[in-house]
This record gives sequence, C-alpha cells and structure tokens, in this order.
Amino acid sequence: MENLLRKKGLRVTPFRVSVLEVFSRFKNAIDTAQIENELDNFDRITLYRTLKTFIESGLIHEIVMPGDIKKLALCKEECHHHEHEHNHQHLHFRCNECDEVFCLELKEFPSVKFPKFKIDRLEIQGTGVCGNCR
Amino acid sequence: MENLLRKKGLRVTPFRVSVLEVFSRFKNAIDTAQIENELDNFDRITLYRTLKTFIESGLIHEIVMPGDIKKLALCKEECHHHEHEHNHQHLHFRCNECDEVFCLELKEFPSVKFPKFKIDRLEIQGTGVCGNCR
DNA sequence: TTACATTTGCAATATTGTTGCATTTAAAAC
DNA sequence: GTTTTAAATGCAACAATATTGCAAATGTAA
Repeated sequence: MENLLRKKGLRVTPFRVSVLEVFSRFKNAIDTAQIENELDNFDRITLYRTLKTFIESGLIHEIVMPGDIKKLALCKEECHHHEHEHNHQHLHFRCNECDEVFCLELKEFPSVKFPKFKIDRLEIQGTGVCGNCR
Repeated sequence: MENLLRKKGLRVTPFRVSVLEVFSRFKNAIDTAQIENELDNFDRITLYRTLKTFIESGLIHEIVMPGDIKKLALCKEECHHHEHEHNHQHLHFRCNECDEVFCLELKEFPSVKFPKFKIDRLEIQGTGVCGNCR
C-alpha cells in the first residue's frame, strides 16, 4: 500500500493506507457506502478528498452508469491518470442481479471508429447478468 | 411534441410540452442546468419528476460519464425503455474542448464479447476532440 | 530537529434529488 | 358540455452528496 502511494508521489498517511486497504479487500468495483462501512472513525470530507486525490493520481478510477450508479476501482499498475486520458480503454460490466461492477480485460479491444472525432479515451459498458448469477 | 407524448401513453400537459421543446431546440445532449435556463417560471421538483417520467417511458435517455457529467438526450423513435434494456446499443462521444456530448449512430456496431456474461445492453463512450473543435 | 508544504478535521454551505400532501388538470365517460 | 377520476403539479420539508475555508496536525526533506 505504502509503495503504491509513493509510486504516485503521494504522501503516506494512515488514512490513505486504510482506504487503499479497503479497495484491496474487494474483488470488484465498490461505492462510497461500501468504503464507509469498512472504515471506522473517519471524516467524510477527508474521504471525499482522498478519493479525489486517488482518482487524479491514477490510483483508482470512477465507473458511472445510468441510474445513479457510481463505483470506484483500483487501477491496474500501468494506469496513470495521464494515460487514462490518452488512448486508454476500459471495459466494465454491471450485473443487474447482484449489482456488482466488474472491471474486465479484453485481449482484442474492438476498434470503434467515430467519424470526425479524435478519440483519446474509450470505454465500453455492458449490463446484463454475470456468471455467478446465471 | 403532443404526438410524441401520446405515443408513449403520457398525458399532454403544457409543462411537458415545453420541456420537450427545449430538447428539440438543442442538437446534442443537454444537462439539467441548460434545461432550467430555457424554462421560465418552473418548479424544480416538477422538472425532476418530468425528466424521470420521460426516461422511464423512453422519450429521453441519460448519458453519464466520469467527472459528474450527466446529460440527457431525446431518444430515437424506436427507442422504447423496454428496448433500452434489451440488446440495445448506444454510442456517445464527449468533446473535452466544448463539453458537448454527441449521440451517434454506427452502421456496424462492434461486437464485444464479455466472457461468461450475458449482455442485455451495451454502451460505448468516447472522449476526445470533436470535429468542430479540431 | 527544524521547516514547511500537505493533509486532516470541523463547521458552514452548496448542490442535487426525494417524499408527502393538498390542489389543479387532462382526458375519458356520460 | 358536464361530470368523474386518476394523474400531474406546486409547495414545504427533508435527505443525500459534495464542496469550501480555515486552524491544527502531520509527513517528508533539509
């Protein structure tokens, strides 16, 4: 955890470490309520600021979907914020049964051509039923 | 406008008509602030409820992207809510320069295979620079 | 150990959206 | 055209989510 923070040039504080530990306890993307449930004795404002910092530094990323679904997930090693913005591709799936949001890897990311648009970042979102729920 | 409402089984009220007129005045997706600017003498709660009704009946659809971007756009004719949920595919592009969100059509929607997942709905989001801003 | 910028915790405030309820209104039945 | 009735509206209160400013505490480099 400490190394993760240092690698991104962030100061190592007990709170940040414990927030990162929460993320590492979950396999899939989580929302702020889940984070808050895992922490005790925390300041909500500090949590918001911490999450914002983590997003900006590329430690975690946001996944939003219609219907007020907003989740957060640890980024893969190489997922620097700067790269997030440039030619980075994400694939997310949400299960309507268990509400879990999965960050997926695809060997061959489909090439989408937006006519007339210069694409920096591409995200594909699927919803349906996950393997566990079928 | 009236026909649009009737086609979806919604009652025709002056407020609903004027909200629909706002949408038709814009080419791209808009946010609630833009809608509010176009209306005078309106009730905020009624607006929220109207938009919710429009979304549920498939008149408009929501587009959300990381960074608290939440926009609304008129659906294409055939875009019933039910269909939204089943094998429906959307393509959206957001320009980082002008902040416009475009609803696009693609002749050949790329086929994405999520291993182990049963996909009901697929959405592709791109961000970058639009044609006007290049 | 010191120095200093960063982070934290708290209070106040802003933004966004919801619920309950009485009143008004659209549209169907007469 | 009237009546009827379920749906929509407007208002007040409230709930959830997020931000700002600032003093105190803390991490890190010198």
